[in-house]
Amino acid sequence: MVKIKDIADKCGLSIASVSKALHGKSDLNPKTAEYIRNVAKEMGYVPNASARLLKTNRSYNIGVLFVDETSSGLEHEYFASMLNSIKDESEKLGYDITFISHHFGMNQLTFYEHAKYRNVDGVIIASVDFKDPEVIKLVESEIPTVTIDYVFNDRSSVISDNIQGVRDIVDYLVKMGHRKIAFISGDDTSVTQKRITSFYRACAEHGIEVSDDFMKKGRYHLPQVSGVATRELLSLRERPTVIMYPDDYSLLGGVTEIEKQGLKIPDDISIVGYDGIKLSRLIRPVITTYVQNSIEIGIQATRMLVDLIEHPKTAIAERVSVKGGLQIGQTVKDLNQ
Amino acid sequence: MVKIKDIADKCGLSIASVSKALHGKSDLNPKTAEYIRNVAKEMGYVPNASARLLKTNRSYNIGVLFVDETSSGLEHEYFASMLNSIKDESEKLGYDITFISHHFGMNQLTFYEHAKYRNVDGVIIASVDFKDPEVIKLVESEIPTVTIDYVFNDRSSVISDNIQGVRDIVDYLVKMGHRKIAFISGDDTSVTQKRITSFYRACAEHGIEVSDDFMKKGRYHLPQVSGVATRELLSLRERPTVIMYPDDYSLLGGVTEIEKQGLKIPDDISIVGYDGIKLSRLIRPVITTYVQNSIEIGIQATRMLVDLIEHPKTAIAERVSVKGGLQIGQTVKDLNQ
DNA sequence: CTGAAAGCGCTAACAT
DNA sequence: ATGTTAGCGCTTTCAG
Repeated sequence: MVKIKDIADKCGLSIASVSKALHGKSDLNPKTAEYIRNVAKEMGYVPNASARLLKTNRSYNIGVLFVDETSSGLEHEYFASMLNSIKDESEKLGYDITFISHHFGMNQLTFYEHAKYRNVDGVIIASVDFKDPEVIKLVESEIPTVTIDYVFNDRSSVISDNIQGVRDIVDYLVKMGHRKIAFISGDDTSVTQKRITSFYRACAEHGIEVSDDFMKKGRYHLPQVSGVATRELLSLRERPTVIMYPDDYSLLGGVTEIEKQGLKIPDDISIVGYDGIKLSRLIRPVITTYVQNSIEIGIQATRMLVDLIEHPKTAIAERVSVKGGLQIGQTVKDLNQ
Repeated sequence: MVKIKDIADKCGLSIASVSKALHGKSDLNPKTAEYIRNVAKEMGYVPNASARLLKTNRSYNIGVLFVDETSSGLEHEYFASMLNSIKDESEKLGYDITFISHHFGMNQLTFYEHAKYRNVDGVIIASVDFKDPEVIKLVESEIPTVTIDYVFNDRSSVISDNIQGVRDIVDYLVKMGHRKIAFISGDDTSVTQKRITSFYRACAEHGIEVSDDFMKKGRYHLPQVSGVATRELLSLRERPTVIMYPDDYSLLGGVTEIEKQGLKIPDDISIVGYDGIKLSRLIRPVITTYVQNSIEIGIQATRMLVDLIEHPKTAIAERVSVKGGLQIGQTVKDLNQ
């Protein structure tokens, strides 16, 4: 492994000069600097991030907290795509990413400890139980953080606009003549609460009163659970004309159940998803759903974090809301006709 | 940040003793050691991976090379799931993972340079262009590597058994009475070549001679491309009775085309996928496909790499082949009836 | 059983 | 314009 000393020896200069040349410092003869840089390149010099970190306290490493609760973490397209964009944007900005976990190597570290252990410059927190004391400790620590889809006081966050998303869906459904709208919610998180609240509010604005029978507790990404909820909804004396699902994936469980009962989508019952996964456009019928802009969310979160890291003085806690868009597919019947 | 020195001061001992206690070295009074460890815990001590690395040359960090060629890297379930298992297994073994990339921060590093920069102990290489000189340089370097789905001479590798996979599919199709089998291949990689070879061989064994018209070049994960190939196949004077697709996802492009032509699956035409993504089981009809064991592949690769890292003397280049299994869905018609 | 000291590769303040 | 030097936090050899 070639190090600064090697270059210095070869050039007959001091390591200080080499370091300066490598960083383009101005107090060095441009010719010398140029020369040094050439030699360095020739020798295949690569700086040692860890050694530098020790001096500068900057790792150029971003921690990503991404807990795989339902063991579907990365298989949930919303998160996979978000992670991908976090990774891409980080790389562009000169950072690598490290997954923060409980790291079983050393006798179990907390998230905060793991972050310290790896000296990450900051952490992006997504898809975790935000009530977890460990998460709270991390957020309240000196380490800069940006949370996704959850807001901590005085901390930066990026949230997908669930309020607007649900409202857009309801508005669309009403426009299509639906007033008996059933809502299957996901796991009890703040995102879910926002969606539920937005649902009630949007319905109220349209003068629709929501029957409790139409509100079902479901789970994200679990088709079976949506299937059960669907069965219950279909067995009501007064059926809904449309069912809103927690996400596109779990919606498929509903589809299975609906078809099992010999019903046709959307003729007998309309359905709506959430997320806008790629597959929602590939399968037939194309799913009517709200497309979350997961890529933009990842980019925003990364930029905000890097800003926080690189300008600790001037950067302030920001809250960004990222809008998505309604995808009109073929799963909602127009009742006006 | 509490460091060893702080603990030493508090205990009135030397940093050497503290270090020893923390590592459970035997040449220290057990009581003293115990005491030190308690103080360390109390003070919330977390070791500094970078400082340690500088001394030991071990980062407990595994590089993952995962190039997002089709920009679908993580959205390709086969890879997402594999990455997930690499991550999980690494954590269990006490390693973190770092994505190896061109790291735009410093004036563009090569993969090898990035690996050195981050001092990774080893690299798992998956989903890249294995002909890329940069990849070859990395593989031929002193850094331990394990490749997935590609074999380098004298290097460890884990491969999904594509030979067997295709053979199993063909055997099944023949059993179902099919002899006019069309094959849409994926991007030109060694995996694809294996599958094609296996396809020809399996057909030959069943006395089927494959018409060139039935062999189409397609792309992985691009439904549109499969759609086009499907159209061509359907327009043949002598149509195949079944079409094999590069993967489950791209198969959906075929489905779209087939339905557009007013044909029914599997009554008018049978189809088979590859991968066995979760969705293949959720949509109707359930896709007949070969389920790759991506989780096992990730686990094996990680274990092999760690073995290589921790036992450089005794570990030897190994080649592991991971079997999958046929998923019999509802997309292949039984022609025997 | 415990401690002193060297040094991993690098940066940066401070000479010269 | 260039060089000296003191650590960053840690491990580890060698003394005591």
